[in-house]
Amino acid sequence: MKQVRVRFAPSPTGALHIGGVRTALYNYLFARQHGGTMLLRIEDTDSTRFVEGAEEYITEALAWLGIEIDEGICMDAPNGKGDHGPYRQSERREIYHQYVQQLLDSGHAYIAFDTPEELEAKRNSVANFQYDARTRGEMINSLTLSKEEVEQRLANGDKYVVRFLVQPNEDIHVQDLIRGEVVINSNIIDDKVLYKSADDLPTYHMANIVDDHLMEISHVIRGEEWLPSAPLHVLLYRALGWEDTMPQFAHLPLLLKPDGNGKLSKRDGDRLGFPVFPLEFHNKKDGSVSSGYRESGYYPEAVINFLALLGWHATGDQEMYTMQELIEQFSLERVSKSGAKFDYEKGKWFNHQYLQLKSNDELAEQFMPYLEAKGVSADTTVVAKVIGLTKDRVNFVSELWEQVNFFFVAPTEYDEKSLKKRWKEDSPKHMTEMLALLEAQEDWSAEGLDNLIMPWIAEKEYGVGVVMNAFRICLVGAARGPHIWNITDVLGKEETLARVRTALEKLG
RNA sequence: GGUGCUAUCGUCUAGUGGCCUAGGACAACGGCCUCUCACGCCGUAAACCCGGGUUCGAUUCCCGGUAGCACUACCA
Repeated sequence: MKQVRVRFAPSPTGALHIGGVRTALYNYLFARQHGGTMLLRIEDTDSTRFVEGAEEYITEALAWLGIEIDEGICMDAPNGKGDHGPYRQSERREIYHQYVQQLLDSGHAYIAFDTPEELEAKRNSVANFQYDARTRGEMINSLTLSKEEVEQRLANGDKYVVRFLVQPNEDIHVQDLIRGEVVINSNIIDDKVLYKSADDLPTYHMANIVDDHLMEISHVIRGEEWLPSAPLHVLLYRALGWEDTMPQFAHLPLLLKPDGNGKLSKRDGDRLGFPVFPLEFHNKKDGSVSSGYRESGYYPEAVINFLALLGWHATGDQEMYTMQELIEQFSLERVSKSGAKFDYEKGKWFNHQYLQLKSNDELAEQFMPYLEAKGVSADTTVVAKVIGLTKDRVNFVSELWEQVNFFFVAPTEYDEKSLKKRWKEDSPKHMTEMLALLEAQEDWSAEGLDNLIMPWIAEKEYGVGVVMNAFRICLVGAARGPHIWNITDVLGKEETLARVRTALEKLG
């Protein structure tokens, strides 16, 4: 196999969709596994859809996820690195001119003057209209016009496009690494626009083929939505005389909506309440704000793990994969052929798993801003301690506050349900007695308290559950939380006693 | 409409003709643990789209149907 060079080639038209992230990931895994090169090219041939900041967003998102770019546009080289540049298609005009001219000269392409309006009218009047071998003779182009007329229009500065001349009734074979051989008859392919004079830019198909060739791409790994145009691309490689070095294709299955059918879209995320983008994005063009995985509290390794398994799976039952393991085990042969519904719940589970792997100190550091936002100032060692007691019950750092708040703020009200179930008629009496016991207690360790309280409960035959749950309500405000002696430990004697007194006052 | 791709539990998937009484994970449900809520552990329910072939034997191979999806722009 020749030197592996793959590319991720997004358009800067907005935030990078999570499906695009997975495409980038699979490209990256494939490149790394084969000791190849991962390249990032910006496909900005549609000037009308350009969105400011989108390109920076893409490079930042990939960097956050740990998808490293070896060549082309990336965070540490915003204008591209490598010797196959420029890596932004809008900066490659001269290059495309040359190849468009080559196709014109060799008769593989022709000039067409039909305006968008005329074409629109044609489509409306003729059912299933397609610009191809059957219809191009009726259109306004260099095939139907005299040479002088074409020259004249060009000289006038008439807007035109260059169209690819597709030969009719030919079976085109495409070898796909995931799907095998796909055969399509050229009759269903229209004479695609390769270049538009209006903005002096090629269309996707032309730019894509020229760039992949010039950048010596060995494998084109992209979404399934490109499968129908793969035969056209084969034809283009052939027309350009590059068929012998044509890259191999692999068309990835699509990411589908969690419910219902169809491609996963930004709207689904808004509707179902989960991010569809890696990072939060503020679209300057339409003013919209899209939520991101990073801002939602996801760890990049969780997103990577989750995404990797959406469309690919190794032989065994392994669920947790580091990037390194993915690189070692990934293979295009094991990519699914069918689309994968996006299961957000599983994404949360992955984050839970990765959160458990973090040290308490690291989590404490991440949690400090949330504490500050609540107006709580606390020692990080204490924060780390309470996180150690509670982290197994959260999926995100942001959910920690709900679990640890009572460690820092005394309850001001008591949970209705907990009271009904756990605050008994005798509870005030129990708590009053217990308060006296605790006031006299010197040894505040978990063991010391346990040795004090348990025998007392046993002697009085109050019942461990009855007493301890009432005690818990005093300290926490509800029937939840870690082991009670862990709570008294963090609270300390004074605070514990104060909370019992307050509860006695309020609950009688 | 046309063309193509696809089809295993609700979801992600394992399975490449007999190891399948179809395995794992998420979600759901139940139990255990326990001073509570969680975690964890154990367990339950849950699938081979349909119809033909090929074969001694099909989830697995072939054909047809059906369904879903994608594409069908001077967008990518």
